[in-house]
Amino acid sequence: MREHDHSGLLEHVREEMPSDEKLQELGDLFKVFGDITRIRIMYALHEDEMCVCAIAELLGMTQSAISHQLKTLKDADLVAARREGKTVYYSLSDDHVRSIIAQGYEHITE
Amino acid sequence: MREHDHSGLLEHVREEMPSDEKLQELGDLFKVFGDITRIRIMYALHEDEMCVCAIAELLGMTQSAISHQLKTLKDADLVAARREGKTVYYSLSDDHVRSIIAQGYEHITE
DNA sequence: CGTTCATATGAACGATTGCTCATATGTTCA
DNA sequence: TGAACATATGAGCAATCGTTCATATGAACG
Repeated sequence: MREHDHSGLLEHVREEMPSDEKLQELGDLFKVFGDITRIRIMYALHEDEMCVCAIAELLGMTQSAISHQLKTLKDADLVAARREGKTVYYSLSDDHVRSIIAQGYEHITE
Repeated sequence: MREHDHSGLLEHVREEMPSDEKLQELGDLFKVFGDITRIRIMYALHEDEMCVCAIAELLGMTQSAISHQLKTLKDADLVAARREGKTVYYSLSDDHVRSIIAQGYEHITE
């Protein structure tokens, strides 16, 4: 399968393309959104902060599973943690989370 | 680890939460964005349609690899295909793609 | 201190993912 | 029809992912 010619187009597109590093970061970010448990957690935190065991109870899942996922979300700067005694409260870290989910929701409900 | 009480909060959050089906769809959608090759393809199609072999050449990847990923993108309604003779041209199917990527990009470059 | 509650984390295991390779389908043209 | 080109697709395999289980850390309180 020898390719036909598109030399002109390619050079132009190449200029518009962000760096590999940025693209990788972008992919890694969306990967975090690509799991139903993490989506559920983000929806749970949509209105207010919550502690780990409340989220676990809400979703009917293990504390451990939730904690692992919260770590993933935190590493991606999607949630922030605040400690109060024994309890750790998590909240959405900024409005990008809400925007991204909202855009996705629009797409699937069109 | 017996949990402490949060009966009030949980009921409220449960009402705001979309159905499992919607959440799964949402997760599946973002999963598609969660791969650098597919991100690259969407960026390539950002301005104009392209045929499969042009994308393959642009990204320095196999025609087969690109074709598989285009199928994934098409199944998620993120790209549309148009045939012209032997060639198949792909393009972004709507502006949600651009919006979602733009929001993600904002998040990582804050 | 030691106990209890809340959370975090490492190892392990099944499930999913993205690529490659081989091959099939579809289109044009001689 | 048959050859050449463009694309699609199925099987297989290494790598990654999400959970579980066991255990560790950390804070409050007697």
